Amino acid sequence: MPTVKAPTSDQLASRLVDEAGRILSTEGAAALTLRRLAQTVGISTMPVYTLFGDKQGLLAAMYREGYRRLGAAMRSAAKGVDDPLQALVNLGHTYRAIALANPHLYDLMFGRPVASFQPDSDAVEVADSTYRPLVEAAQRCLDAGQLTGGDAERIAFHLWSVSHGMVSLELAGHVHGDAAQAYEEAMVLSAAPFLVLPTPG
Amino acid sequence: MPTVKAPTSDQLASRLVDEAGRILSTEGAAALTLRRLAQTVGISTMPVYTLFGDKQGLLAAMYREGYRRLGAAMRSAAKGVDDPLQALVNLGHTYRAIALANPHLYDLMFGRPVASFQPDSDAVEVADSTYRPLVEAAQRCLDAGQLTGGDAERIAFHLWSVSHGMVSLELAGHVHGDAAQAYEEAMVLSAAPFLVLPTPG
DNA sequence: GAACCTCACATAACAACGTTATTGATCGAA
DNA sequence: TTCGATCAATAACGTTGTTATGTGAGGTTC
Repeated sequence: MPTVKAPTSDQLASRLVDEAGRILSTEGAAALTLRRLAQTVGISTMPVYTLFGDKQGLLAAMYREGYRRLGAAMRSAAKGVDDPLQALVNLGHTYRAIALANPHLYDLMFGRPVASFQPDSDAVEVADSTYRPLVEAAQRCLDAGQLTGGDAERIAFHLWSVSHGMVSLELAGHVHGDAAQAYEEAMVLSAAPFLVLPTPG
Repeated sequence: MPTVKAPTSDQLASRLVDEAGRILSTEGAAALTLRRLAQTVGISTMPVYTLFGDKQGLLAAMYREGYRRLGAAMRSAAKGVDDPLQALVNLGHTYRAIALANPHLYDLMFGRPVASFQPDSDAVEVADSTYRPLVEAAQRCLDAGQLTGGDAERIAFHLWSVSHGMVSLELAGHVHGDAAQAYEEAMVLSAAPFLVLPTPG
């Protein structure tokens, strides 16, 4: 039940979250032990408990940090793109790219890779705000008349679930052939029900 | 590297897989320890090693059994349904129902919940054959003129990825409101690009 | 300025885990 | 019957998360 420590310790806390994420991304969940983490950072295992309470607390901090970075990447992927539909496509590509770059961290965020880790509802709420850029892009498409047939929230959620489904299947080894192309096709199909065809002439 | 034992041991092997699945489904990955499993069955931990080699071998057997049951449920969900489109809907509902009934087993099959478990390519191939009924139902829809615009394989894969994405998000707590209705809507949207509208008159 | 309190860290110990070595029992073949 | 092999129970080993026990530094109070 650890509350966040004094400001002076924030540096060590973020250092630990950072290094733990690096271990998780490069060597997987089995390699992420507290002794290993402590040794890498050059401390004992105790500070992890004073800062995060237990290993679950550390994982929760990694969960939040992962979503924070995903959210930042999503926002920057849509920023400054004039064509709303292009922004939507960029968001989809960014989502997959980040997931493939950090598969184990993605598992931590969207699955439950480490035994019995369960984020609290606050963390899930923060996580859900991550796809806000997707909603905004969908709204821009609606405003520009490029999409129709639903509100932005609903459209964005559907696009997200399709992207997530494809990435999840790809990481589990269930996508054969050109996964990038399959993802592209899935994006097109997921948007198809809402697409407004260009008027002839 | 354990080869399957003599036929006389098959009973114990399936008993172990069965009980392990029960523990995993009811108490999660953290509760599934070899000591606990052995105690529940009333043996020592050794038979697990002679039968499955190690814990990964047991998990691999559970993985295969999980897909075997999922495949059986999928086949029976489509069997004897006259309307091909209805069969497709039934398959979607069955998929979600099974996943929600055994969330941890579903994680084992479609994610990597237990540290560093990785099914071999044979197992993944068996797993992929699970959605064969989906391909057949899609083919029937194409033959009946209810769907168009793609081959059965591609359509089935897209429907699967959408179902999987929705179920995965729901299990991770990212679906708010009526999850069943959201799933229904996602199924409709995923099929929409291929749907043939009834001819007027 | 000195005694004290507090708090964070290192060290060491504990229970539980997967795994392996050792030992004993059981069963089929010669 | 006797020998051999095989499998399981027991116990032990190394590692994990976690907790108890010291220990030392920094701020507070008299």
